[in-house]
Amino acid sequence: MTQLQRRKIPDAAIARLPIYLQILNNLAATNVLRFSSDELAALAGVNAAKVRKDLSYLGSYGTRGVGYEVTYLTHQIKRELGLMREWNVVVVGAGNLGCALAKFDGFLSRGFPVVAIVDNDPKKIGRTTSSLTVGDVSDLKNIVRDEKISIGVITTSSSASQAAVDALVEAGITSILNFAPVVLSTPSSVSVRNVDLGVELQILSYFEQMRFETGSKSENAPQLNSAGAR
Amino acid sequence: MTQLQRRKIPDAAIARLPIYLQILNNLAATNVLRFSSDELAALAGVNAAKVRKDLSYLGSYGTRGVGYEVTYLTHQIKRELGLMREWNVVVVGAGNLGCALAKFDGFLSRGFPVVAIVDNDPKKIGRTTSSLTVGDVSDLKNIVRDEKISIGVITTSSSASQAAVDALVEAGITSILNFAPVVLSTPSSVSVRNVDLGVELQILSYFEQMRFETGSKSENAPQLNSAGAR
DNA sequence: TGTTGTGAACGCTTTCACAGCT
DNA sequence: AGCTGTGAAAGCGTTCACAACA
Repeated sequence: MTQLQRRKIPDAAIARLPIYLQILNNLAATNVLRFSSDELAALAGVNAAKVRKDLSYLGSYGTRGVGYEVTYLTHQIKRELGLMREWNVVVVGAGNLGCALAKFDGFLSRGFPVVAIVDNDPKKIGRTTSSLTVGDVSDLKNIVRDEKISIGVITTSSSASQAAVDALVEAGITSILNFAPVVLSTPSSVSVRNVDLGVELQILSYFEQMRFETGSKSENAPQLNSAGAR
Repeated sequence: MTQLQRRKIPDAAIARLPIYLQILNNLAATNVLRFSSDELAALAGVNAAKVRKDLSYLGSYGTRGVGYEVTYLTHQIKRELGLMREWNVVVVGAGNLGCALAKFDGFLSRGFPVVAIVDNDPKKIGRTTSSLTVGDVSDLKNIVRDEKISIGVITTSSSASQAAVDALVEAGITSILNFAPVVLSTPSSVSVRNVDLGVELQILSYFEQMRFETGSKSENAPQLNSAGAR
């Protein structure tokens, strides 16, 4: 049985679309109307051919000899990424990181309002952190339904993270952003994205060490193409 | 002139080493002494051949017919990543995220103590947040020297981030972890790693949308191989 | 003329499959 | 017998280079 297959855009290209989008927002803010693949490439720090190929996956929205229109292309990228609507977010884990993210402007401004924060610690439940009251994780199912939440962000300790995932899955959440440094087990129907802040530093450490070993004379620092692995 | 070239490990493999390391730590905590590539592959959610190839870049540290030793391999990965020592960290930007990261256990526990936090806002300078007093960003050069800091973490607003980078570079920092959603310009001798939390959600949004469009019947969620681009 | 869109070449990464050790 | 280490093959992603077109 053939799956209704959406036009398939390569993963690597999908991962760059948000970056282009951000640059287009900046261009729009400075009243730029059009841009060429060369210009966007320079701003994004990539090759112009890559930009053209990435944008071509969206459709043929450029004009030969002229370039691309900022507003039109912004619209197309947002459509592709599913950003034509807002997605409500719940933060699980009301520690320092969780509270910081609940207030984090970068979520709301990109269309991801944090509408709830929960914890399992009775001492934290009921506290208020910037207009949100910490809820009980055992109410998650109701909260997700009532607040129409689509995405869960896990900021618990490592040891509590598996329980947090289970609660989110049980509540019907299918997209999870995980900050706990653990490989979580989930049904394959759930999308998980891990952001391990410790790992980010460890990768920097690798290059910092290389700088020591090679005598740090080199003008070009080695650079990892910003890939976390699965 | 030929550069003193270190044994080159592919970027993709480097990005996976921290994940293996974390799993090895878990194994050690449960008193496991040995493991096979199959076992590690299952825990990391990757192919066994990939595990063997990745580990082979470190040297031939396994035993045919037996497997790998947890402690020995842990040592080798740490050596390769430059984790045999601690790297002191300074956080630039004493907002919610900056303060949360300054307290964040996941940094210290992996050998990255946050030894200083600075800001440019007079209202924040002098405040204390978990044993650290917020310093003045204009003192950065002295702080970096006195505290022997190797890595800078930027948690300022987007608009202040370029100034933060400049201050770090001026202070002699060559490794930067940036949380501001901006493409920063730095000398090529500096390693920068961007973590854009908004982008992480935008990529999840893409898959959440696909689930809607395809009728969400599919048992297997699409999954991006956790690559940020750059 | 200037810039897009894209086959084709290239290079990096993953996977296969099995020889080589223990 | 079992598992590692690794050439070789396959698969992806990037870059080149140029035809197509405004």
